[in-house]
Amino acid sequence: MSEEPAAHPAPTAPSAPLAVSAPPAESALSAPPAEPRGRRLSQDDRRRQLIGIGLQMLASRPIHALSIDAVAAEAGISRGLLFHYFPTKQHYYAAVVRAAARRLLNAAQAHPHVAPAEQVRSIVAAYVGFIDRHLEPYVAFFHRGAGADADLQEIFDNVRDTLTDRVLAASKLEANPASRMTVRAWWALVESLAVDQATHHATTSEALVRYAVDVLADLLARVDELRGE
Amino acid sequence: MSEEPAAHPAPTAPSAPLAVSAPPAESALSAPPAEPRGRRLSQDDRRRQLIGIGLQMLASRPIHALSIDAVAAEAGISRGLLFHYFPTKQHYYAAVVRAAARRLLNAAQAHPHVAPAEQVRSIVAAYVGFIDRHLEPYVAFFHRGAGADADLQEIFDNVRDTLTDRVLAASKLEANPASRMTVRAWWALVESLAVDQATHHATTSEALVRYAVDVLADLLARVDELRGE
DNA sequence: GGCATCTCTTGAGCAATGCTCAACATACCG
DNA sequence: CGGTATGTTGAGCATTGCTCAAGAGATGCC
Repeated sequence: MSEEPAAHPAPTAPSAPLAVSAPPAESALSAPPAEPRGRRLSQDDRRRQLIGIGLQMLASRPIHALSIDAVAAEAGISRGLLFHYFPTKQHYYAAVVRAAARRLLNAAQAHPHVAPAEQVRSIVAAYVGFIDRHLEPYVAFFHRGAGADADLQEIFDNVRDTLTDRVLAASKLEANPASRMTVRAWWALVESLAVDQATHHATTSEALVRYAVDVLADLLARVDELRGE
Repeated sequence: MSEEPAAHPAPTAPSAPLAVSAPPAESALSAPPAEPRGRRLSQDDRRRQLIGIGLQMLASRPIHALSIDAVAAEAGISRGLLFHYFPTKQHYYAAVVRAAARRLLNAAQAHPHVAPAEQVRSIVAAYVGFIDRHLEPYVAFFHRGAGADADLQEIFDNVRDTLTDRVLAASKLEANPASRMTVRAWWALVESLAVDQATHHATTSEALVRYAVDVLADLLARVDELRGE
């Protein structure tokens, strides 16, 4: 959880101060700017650059279709250097997915100073909006990306758990196993709805968010039924 | 959808007629018997054998951790032969996942001659039971397995769509976009619950199934809220 | 039986690629 | 200006996905 492309591009590029050129500064799953192949970056900047390239190149293709060579070429560095920063291709991929996860979690934050119901609604709205705006990379990183090892699984679990915690906290519910299980499952439902919506636009985002929130209430109203009996 | 390990082992093995030796014949995601490295099998039998090996070896490790060499060695054949049956490692993997999907769909069938509510209940119970009995391979093939290309995506979509169709048919509902979207999302919820349950055993299967069925009713009762408005 | 043919099977070999490592170069510091 | 730290390179190794021409076992026909 220590590496991630920051909002600013590498400091060695004096002409690219804070925002990207073409698209207006949008904190997305897609990508930071391309680096003029300057050399001798600091550890942090190099990591950021490489992870940024990963976010970019892996948004549209699965990990097995991306070679270390391609990343190195895009970054203007040698293959070897990539292994200096990431001991393994899997580690590199995990770092990229971790960055994507952080962006997602960053987008779906709670507003601490509003009523509980409104907090949940805003989290869901942000989450749904994020998927709507970044469908392809979202699917690439969080569905298709599952392919690998325990590291990845841990990242996904962490995202789900964090979102679940936020909803539980926002709705002032006690966090017992049954309610956690319920909210986690509800997030799976919301995700499915959001991906469907982003794909087919069968309804409005507002209707979908309201539906999701109401459904959560239904689910929690039945939570005793789930527990033992 | 044409290749799949059948119930019977390869015919060239005269001492293994129909059921596996150690575990009683259980239609699972796990594995058919190991083949004595006889030679010269028929196309169908060889495919079945190879897919069976895949079901076995991929139940516990991701695809990138399994080499064609390992499969060939396990089957007692040369690397080259595997590419005679599957033009690509991805094709091989897709065939294995397809076999796993078929087993899952086979397990979660509707009983056509009972009341609608009971039909839905039995489908869900079978699905939940399947995950409970085969958690590791289920996760390996249907979560972790997502990693690859469009072929895989198509298989998963097909599973979801088929399950959705069955539930819609069993509950005598009209299949409009909103109801399909709802039922698909509900399946995502059920899957999450089932995986959680298989992992932590926080409640009983019966309670979980009843909960799932009741929740579906809640969801469908709200479906107008989802549509336009 | 002998020959032809079909199909399953092999194994050498190529190219791509993940990964290692010793050497190099550039920045910083005294 | 020399020394040290560290970012960087590129040759090279082993693995592995994949190709291909040739071999071997079965089957059919005379």
